[in-house]
Amino acid sequence: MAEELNTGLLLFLPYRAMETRVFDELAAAGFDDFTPAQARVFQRIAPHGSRLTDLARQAGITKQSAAFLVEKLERAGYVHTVPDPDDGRARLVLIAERGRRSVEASRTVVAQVEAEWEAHLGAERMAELRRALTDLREITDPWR
Amino acid sequence: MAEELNTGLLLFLPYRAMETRVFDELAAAGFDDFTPAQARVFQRIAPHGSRLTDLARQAGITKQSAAFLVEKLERAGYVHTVPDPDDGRARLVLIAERGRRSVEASRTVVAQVEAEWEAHLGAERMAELRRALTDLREITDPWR
DNA sequence: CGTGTTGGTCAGCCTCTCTGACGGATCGGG
DNA sequence: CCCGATCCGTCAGAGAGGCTGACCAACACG
Repeated sequence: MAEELNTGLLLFLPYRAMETRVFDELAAAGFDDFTPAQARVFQRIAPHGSRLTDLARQAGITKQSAAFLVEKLERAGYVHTVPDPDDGRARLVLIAERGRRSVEASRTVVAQVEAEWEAHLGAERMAELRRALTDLREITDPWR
Repeated sequence: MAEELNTGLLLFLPYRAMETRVFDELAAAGFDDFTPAQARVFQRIAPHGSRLTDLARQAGITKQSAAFLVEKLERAGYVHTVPDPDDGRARLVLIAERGRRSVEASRTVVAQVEAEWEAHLGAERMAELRRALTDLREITDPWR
C-alpha cells in the first residue's frame, strides 16, 4: 500500500469526492437539472456578475464552451445575462434566484464535507491544509 | 484577495496546474497522441496490469468508457491487452514499451513541478501537505 | 447442475470541448 | 477624429468522452 502517489493524483481524489458529494446531494434537493461541467462554470460567477470571457478563462475552457454552458444554465433558471453597461461588446452573467438557492444548498453540503475532513485530520492540520493550498494558488492559479 | 474558497476548488486548482503541465511537456517530448481522459485511465494501470473494470472504477467512469479509452491507448501503442490467465472473462491491460517511456518522461515533469511547489512552501509544509492528502484518502478514496 | 454475480461488449444517445471564421464594439496612437 | 489592433461574443462543424440499457460469457456456489 504505502506507495508514493504523485501529488496531482493525491489532490484529485478528495476533489472528486467533494464534487460528487455536492452534486449528489444537490440533485437530491431538487437541483438535478445541471451537469458537473455547468457547475464548474457557475461556481466561478462573481457576486456582482462576470463576463463570459472571464468565466471561460477561469474555468479553463474556450469562450464558445462557456457560452454553451451558460446558455444551459440560463435555460434552467440558474443565471440570467444582461448587457454590460460598461462595455457594449460584453454580456454580464448574473446569478438568478434559483441559482442563489442552489448556492445556499451547496454551501451546506460543502461545510458538512469540510467538517468530516476536519474530524478526520484534526482542526489544526485541516487549517494548515487550507493554508498550504491557498499559498499554492500563487504559483498555480493564473488568474488572481 | 482573502476570500474563503471552498476546499474543493482549492484542491482543484493545483491539480489542474499539474495536469496541464505534465500534458504540455509530454506533448513537447513527442507523446502528443493521447488525451487527458486517456491519461487519467493510463495513470491507474498497476505495474503488473489491471483489469478493465478496475480501471473504470478507479477512474470513476463506466467500463464502457474505459474500454473506449483503452482501445485508443492500445492503438497508439501505450498499452496492450492480454486475456487474464486467472479469469476467462477478464482482459488485463498492460503498459507497453511506448507507455513505459511516457511514464518515465512524466515522472520527470511531476518531480519538477513538485520541486517548484516545495520551493514555494518549504520542505516541511510540502511534506505535511502530502501527509494530509494521503490521510484524506482514507475517507475520500473508495478503492483502498 | 441452476441461480446469481461479475467482466466485458454492442448500440445508441447526449454533453462537452475544440478549431476556424466572423461581425461588432472598444481602445490607442497618430 | 480616425484607423488599425484588439477584445467580446457568435455561428458552424466536428470529434471525444461519458452515460444507459441490453446482452453474452465465464465464474461461484448452493
